[in-house]
Amino acid sequence: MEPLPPPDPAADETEPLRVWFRFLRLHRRVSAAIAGELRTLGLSIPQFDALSTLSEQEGLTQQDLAARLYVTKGNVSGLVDRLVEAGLVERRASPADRRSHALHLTPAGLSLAEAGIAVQAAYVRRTLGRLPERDVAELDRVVRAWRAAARDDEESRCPTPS
Amino acid sequence: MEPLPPPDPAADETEPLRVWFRFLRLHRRVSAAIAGELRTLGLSIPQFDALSTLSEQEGLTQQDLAARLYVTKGNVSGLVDRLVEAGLVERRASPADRRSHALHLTPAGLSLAEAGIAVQAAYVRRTLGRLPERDVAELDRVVRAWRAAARDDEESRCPTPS
DNA sequence: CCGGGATGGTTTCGATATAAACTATCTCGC
DNA sequence: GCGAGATAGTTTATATCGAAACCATCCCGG
Repeated sequence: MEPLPPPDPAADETEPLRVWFRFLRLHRRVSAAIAGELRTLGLSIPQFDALSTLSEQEGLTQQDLAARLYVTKGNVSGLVDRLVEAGLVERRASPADRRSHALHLTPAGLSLAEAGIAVQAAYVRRTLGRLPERDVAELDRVVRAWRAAARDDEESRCPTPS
Repeated sequence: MEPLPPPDPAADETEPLRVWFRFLRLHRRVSAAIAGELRTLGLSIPQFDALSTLSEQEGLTQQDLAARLYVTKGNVSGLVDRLVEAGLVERRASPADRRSHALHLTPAGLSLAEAGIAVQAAYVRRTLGRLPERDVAELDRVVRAWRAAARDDEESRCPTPS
């Protein structure tokens, strides 16, 4: 049907857009695998992310948590509701500011967080960790470089040069 | 509380789990940037993914589309409803099987798909494409290797050797 | 002190997602 | 043919997400 300008037999397999597609598929695969393991603990990915963040730093406000999870405060509101309902998290009154809640893990929440961190780390170690150490370092290096390029792009678009 | 065997001052910055966290943050950043550009076209990421998939291969059934988007058929049901509502997609009766629908883009759907593909490709080219070609090739290589390791891991767990 | 703006949370609406139950249709073996 | 099981879509319930409107409280300048 289409002219298909150049026959382009093997195409440029490392054309950036194709690399992005592979990156996306890998993300889906790894996320799905980790989600499957967390599900055996009765946790979803967002719930685990919240617990794991709180296990590193307790007493966060919901805004703090929203910032660390890269989601809106409205979303955190419901997420925390369900974690409180499940007996994994407590909302404590904040002495300094009556508007905010200090979030704390219950003992059950802490042990679930630790179990989740362990299965996540185990999965990454037995897949990514199987590769030569040099490859892991290369991945890390290029991911950082891409991130820097993405940040530059954002800055060159929003006029926040101060 | 914990013994913390080695003091581990600077830690191993390329420890696989940390690399996975950076990978995740990069994914969020790039996805958010592309989502922002697609939003100016009035498209969400899932809607764009559906249009772009149909632009490569029209006449797919909803199951086909669900498989390509890595989502459930129940999800595609509502997604297609909204795209039909917006006049971007048509459900045509399938002659061979009265249960299934053949999905086709309308002219408006095709031109939106092409516009979306263009903004996505442009973003990737001006971020990832800024890096040395060798880095892009390295990223591609390691992503493929990780994917292969993830697949091996899945197979070593579900008994589908046959 | 007091009033206006900023900030922390909640709620609502709509989109996206899974799982599971359900309907309609197809297919295959007998 | 006919019935059992598979398959295509829909629907429902629940969780997750952003955006926006909203309330309570805080903070700061005058």
